[in-house]
Amino acid sequence: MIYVITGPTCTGKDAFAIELAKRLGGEIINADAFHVYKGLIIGTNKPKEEDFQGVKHHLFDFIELDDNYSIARYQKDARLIIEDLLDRNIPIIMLGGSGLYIKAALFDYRFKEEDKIDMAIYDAMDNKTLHESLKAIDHAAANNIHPNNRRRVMRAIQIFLAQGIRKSDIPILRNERPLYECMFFGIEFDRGDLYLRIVSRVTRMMNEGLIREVKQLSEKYGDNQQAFNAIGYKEIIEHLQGITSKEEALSNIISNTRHYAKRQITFFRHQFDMHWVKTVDDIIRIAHHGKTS
RNA sequence: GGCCCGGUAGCUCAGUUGGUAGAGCAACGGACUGAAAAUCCGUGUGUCGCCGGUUCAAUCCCGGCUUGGGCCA
Repeated sequence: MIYVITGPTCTGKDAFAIELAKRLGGEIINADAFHVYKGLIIGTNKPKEEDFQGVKHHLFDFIELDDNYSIARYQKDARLIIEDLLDRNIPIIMLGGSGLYIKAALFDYRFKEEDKIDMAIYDAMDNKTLHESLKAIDHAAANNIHPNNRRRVMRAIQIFLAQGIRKSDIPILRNERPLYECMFFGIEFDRGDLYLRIVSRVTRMMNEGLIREVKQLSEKYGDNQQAFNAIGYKEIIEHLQGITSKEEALSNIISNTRHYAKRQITFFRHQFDMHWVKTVDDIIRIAHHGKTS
């Protein structure tokens, strides 16, 4: 059985997952796209080893900061661990707010090996021309992707060039059940309360030395790492480059976190059969009920 | 006490030479298959401060009141 502990940022998922793991004798698989990276600590609110209380964490703090992790790699890594833990009958707690990572690991998402290709000519195109180019090779995909969504348009073209298939031909299995037996839990919060928690968390991060952490990392790795897409890092880098003041950086982090939480809520609402709970007892009760009914 | 400027969306403000109004931010809703803490899309009825007057018609013009700011006493 896989217990997925997810939901928006700043709701206290980590502590819930550790308590649940202890009570079930389970192990945790990280499903947070930025907790995989080494070195991102304060800004990602990464739980500390001493808080684990002996609970084993997988896929956590193991990728070099200048490496580029992806959902395809995560799927592969996560499934290996899932299979192993299932074989050994160990309850699995999948913990994290990265909805697409969870989706890719637990559902029938398909990724093929692909070659690196040079997208330079497409990079140079404006949004409209780029979208026209996609339309020429994959009409259906173009219809589904808004021309302004440059990243997705580009990716659809890349799929065609690197895999020789159209993006729209990849089987998308909607409303399909997960590949494993699993249940999805999130911690229930009033949205206003959540927004207040975000303000105090970000303020705390600043007091704990977020600027110092980002400064050290950017000096060591440069400013252009994929890992620095994380909220809390990109805004501080802007500040260190002199683009924004410290106060602006702080308020940018707060509003970006808020927007992110909102997007997560939308994603979970539609993608997973969520159970919103207030305590770990709720999880155990619901899971038990689900098994016996 | 006198003079001047303001009161329009949750916030900051546009605007209507009189025909009941719109930007940014915020908020809310949504999409999501190799960067996902990413990327993108959609949604604006608000006593236009209050009360009167003029007018076919007032958020706009006129008078009074109220309220905030500034200047002068």
